[in-house]
Amino acid sequence: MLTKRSDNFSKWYNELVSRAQLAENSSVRGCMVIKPYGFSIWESMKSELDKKFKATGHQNAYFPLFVPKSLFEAEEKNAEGFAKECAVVTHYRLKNSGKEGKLIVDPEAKLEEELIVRPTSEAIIWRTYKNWIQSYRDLPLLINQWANVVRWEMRPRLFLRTAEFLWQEGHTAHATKKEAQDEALLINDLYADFVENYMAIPVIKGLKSESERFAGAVETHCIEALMQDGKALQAGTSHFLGDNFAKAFDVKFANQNGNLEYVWATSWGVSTRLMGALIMTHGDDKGLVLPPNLAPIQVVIVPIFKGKEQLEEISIVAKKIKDQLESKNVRVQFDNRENLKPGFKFAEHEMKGIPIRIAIGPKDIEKNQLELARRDTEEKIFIKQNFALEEVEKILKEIHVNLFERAKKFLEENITEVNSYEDFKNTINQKGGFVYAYWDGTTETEEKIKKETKATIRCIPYSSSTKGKCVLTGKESSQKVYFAKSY
RNA sequence: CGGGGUGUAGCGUAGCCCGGUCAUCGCGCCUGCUUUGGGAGCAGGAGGUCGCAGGUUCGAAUCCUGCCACCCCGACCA
Repeated sequence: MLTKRSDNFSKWYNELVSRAQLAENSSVRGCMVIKPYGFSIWESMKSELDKKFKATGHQNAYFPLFVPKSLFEAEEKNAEGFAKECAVVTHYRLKNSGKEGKLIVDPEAKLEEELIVRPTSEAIIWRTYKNWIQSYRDLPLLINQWANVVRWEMRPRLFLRTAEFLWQEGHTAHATKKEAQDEALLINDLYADFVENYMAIPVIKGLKSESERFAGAVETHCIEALMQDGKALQAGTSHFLGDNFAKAFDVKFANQNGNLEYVWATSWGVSTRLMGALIMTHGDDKGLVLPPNLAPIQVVIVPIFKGKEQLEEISIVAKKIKDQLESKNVRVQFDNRENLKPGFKFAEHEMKGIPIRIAIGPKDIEKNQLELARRDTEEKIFIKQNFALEEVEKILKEIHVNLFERAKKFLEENITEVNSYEDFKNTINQKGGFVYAYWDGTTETEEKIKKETKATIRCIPYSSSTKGKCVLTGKESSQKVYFAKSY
């Protein structure tokens, strides 16, 4: 049993990650090992996202891990934003130190130019696009890559912030500003759709404030989710980069009139951080809770038996049900491990978040029934074996809806509208969650609020047309925005 | 980089103040038998340079010095 509420949330989180066999800290500073089960969940997310990217005309490609420093610094704001967290390759060889097989960096092998291990790939990609783009016929260029990146974070946290992480990054080039802006918006909507309908995590969509914006971007769209401890988590971002990178890397195209123009750019990404969102949104004291769409295993069948003969008898029924479910693309595992008691298996599958468990024992064989337990509500029902497929399909759908609605209710209950700074501070400190308040639009105000409350502007919603007074300064404001403490 | 803390078996730990059958216990692992409708029981077994390097001492997990690593709180973090 984990203890989410009474104990502290981060302890619960770490323990869940470890006990559900998702990942562990590695011996390499700030890095983690993603274990097979955790990785299978990530692969499930990947494949769904990949489908969506391809359905919207994007293609996958791969670019180098190393970015020469001169390229990296070409777009100044971007370089500045990442400068403090870069791993840098300075040498290309080791040599024997003369002491008992110890190696040292060979000072003779110093690189002429240092290589930055990519914290993001804009630079290397735009250097490449310079060669790929000549004519309007080459546009739009819609590329995505699945890769690892390295950001030398001070304090790592499993899935949420690790020195190395896995992600996808899209980088597109367009002939017009409007088209690029539409792309950034399209992708943000795609992310929201994925996170809500595949992961059952409700999000708030909108724009980042200037200070929270991606380094080098003109506009940053984002989706923000709310975790069960009341902190916000940035689940995905999509940037309109204007012509900043085109200018920095001199990427021009000939338009239909033969005139040269700079291209317009976007970039966007989601990472293994989504695993953290998944855990902290749906998890409970028994472990992970997986939304059915995403679950690598949707149904696990546990036989309850004494001796080989009984197991064999039950196996026949179990396999029949398994085949039946699999013929309708339900992902099923038959857990026929011997020497493990059913209770142990139940607990293990609950820890791993498998949506539906079917138990079949001798009594069920007699009555032609089975026991079906759902992970989200912990309800157990007995049904006739004939109805297994029908029930499973129905309940899988119900679980998704239930998880989403439950999380959405939590999100809504934890959005607090405030009109005074007193209420603002009290809400942030005591209740947590999002605080929805007027903001005068200045970075100074944002800074001051951050300093005093640790809350930042997570998101400026698209539709905030009403007028009011800034919660801090009292100045006229036409922007009502979401503040929260965040991961 | 500041402030605090911790390093003992795969994991979690006792012992340290007060040096001497102290290397403890739990989980896990291996073997065997019995178990199997909510995390099994019994019996036996394997596994440790007590973070590293010095020093004090007849004797160091324990005291001293230096180093290293990790954790927490800050700072940092699209």
